[in-house]
Amino acid sequence: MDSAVAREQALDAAETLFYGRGIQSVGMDDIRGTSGVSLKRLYQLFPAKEHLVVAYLERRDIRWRQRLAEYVDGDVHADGAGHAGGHEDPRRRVLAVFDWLGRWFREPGFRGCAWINSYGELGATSEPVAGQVRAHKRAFKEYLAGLVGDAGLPAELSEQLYLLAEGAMVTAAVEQSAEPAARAGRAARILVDSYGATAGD
Amino acid sequence: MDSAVAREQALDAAETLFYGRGIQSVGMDDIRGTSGVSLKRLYQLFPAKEHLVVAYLERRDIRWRQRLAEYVDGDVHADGAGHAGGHEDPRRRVLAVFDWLGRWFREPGFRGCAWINSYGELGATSEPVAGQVRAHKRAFKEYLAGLVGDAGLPAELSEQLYLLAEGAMVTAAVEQSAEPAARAGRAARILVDSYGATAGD
DNA sequence: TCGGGCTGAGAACGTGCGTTCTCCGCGGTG
DNA sequence: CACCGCGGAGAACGCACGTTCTCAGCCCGA
Repeated sequence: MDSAVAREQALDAAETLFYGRGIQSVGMDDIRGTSGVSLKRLYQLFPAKEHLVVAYLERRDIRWRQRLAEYVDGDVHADGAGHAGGHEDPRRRVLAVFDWLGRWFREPGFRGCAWINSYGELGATSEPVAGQVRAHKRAFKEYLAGLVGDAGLPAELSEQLYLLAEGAMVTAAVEQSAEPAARAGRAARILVDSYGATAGD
Repeated sequence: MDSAVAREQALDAAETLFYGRGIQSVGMDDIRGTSGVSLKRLYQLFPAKEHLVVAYLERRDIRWRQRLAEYVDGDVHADGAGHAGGHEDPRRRVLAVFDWLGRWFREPGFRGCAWINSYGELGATSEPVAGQVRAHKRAFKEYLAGLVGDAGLPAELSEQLYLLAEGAMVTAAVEQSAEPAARAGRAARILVDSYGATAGD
């Protein structure tokens, strides 16, 4: 009954390989080799490669948003001076998103946003994958909107910050640099201050 | 001696098909069918599919930047009230980039940024393609930097506007909407005004 | 101990596709 | 008119890969 275990192992392999090399260049046999899960079992768990791709994106979405939220909530900290309670100032919480992007970009093996990459690769040919990408982006955007709303700032700002974040992800991938996160953060601060001056909380 | 013609026809087909359906899902035979150029000739002109992909990105890069520059220079106008001379105020020229993005997003068949899509698809497996993407993005960024510099505004602003533009492209693709261009333009205006107030020309 | 169903290993199958080869007609030179 | 080389059409080749099948081993109940 370790089919739950096999599933996780398959998804671990899928995540490593799909994210690292792209989806189309990874064969089901590679998944089997990396995961140790036999082809037969793989096809029991995921009736087609596309299902595995969708499941990979789904699981990554949950974890990605969780890690972001944990950082914003201040549960995780390692930036020099440790401050105890985490981010409580609602505007600081908004800007913390960009700090977290910088951490993400610096992780070894960072190769851009898995959803943007998948969309470029399969958005035109696989509706389920395109749907998964849209769902993830919508969720991220709504999370941002929540943070911005909590700070008493308008929805328009949250949309603009979203664009900055997306631009930073793409650029960090193409330039293979974490710098775009900091630049986006500085731009975000200007926008927040600008909106905050007219409609502060 | 119409091998120049054959080359253009091949590139026309490549652009239509690669951009519309993604690169990997288009076969050389599709290129042949659409272009009317025989396989033999195709392989004379482009010794491998990868060469065709690179040539497609190269030609599109030139045209894309040309169309952008033409719009910014004010040679092309159709937005309600026609004004004669084009964009001469250097700050207006900067913001015109975002107007142009909106026009681009609204073109029939728009499917996002060809380079970002290609990067997601082949960035991990094809160094020539990845290089082409980096070259295009660098050129766009430098163009923006020129506009910003001409307006007497700092380089940091240009980097931030670049991130907004990239975010708008990705988001317009995923959401299949032209709205991100306008949003990015409004954010850009705030940033320009912000930098312009402290270091205006 | 016997038998049946599940599992893993891996062969096999079918297809798609990048690339090359074959064949045939045609246009220009002695 | 004979010859030669080039171009087009498309068959052929080789390989990769998604998916399925075969077969042998093993765990379980009677």
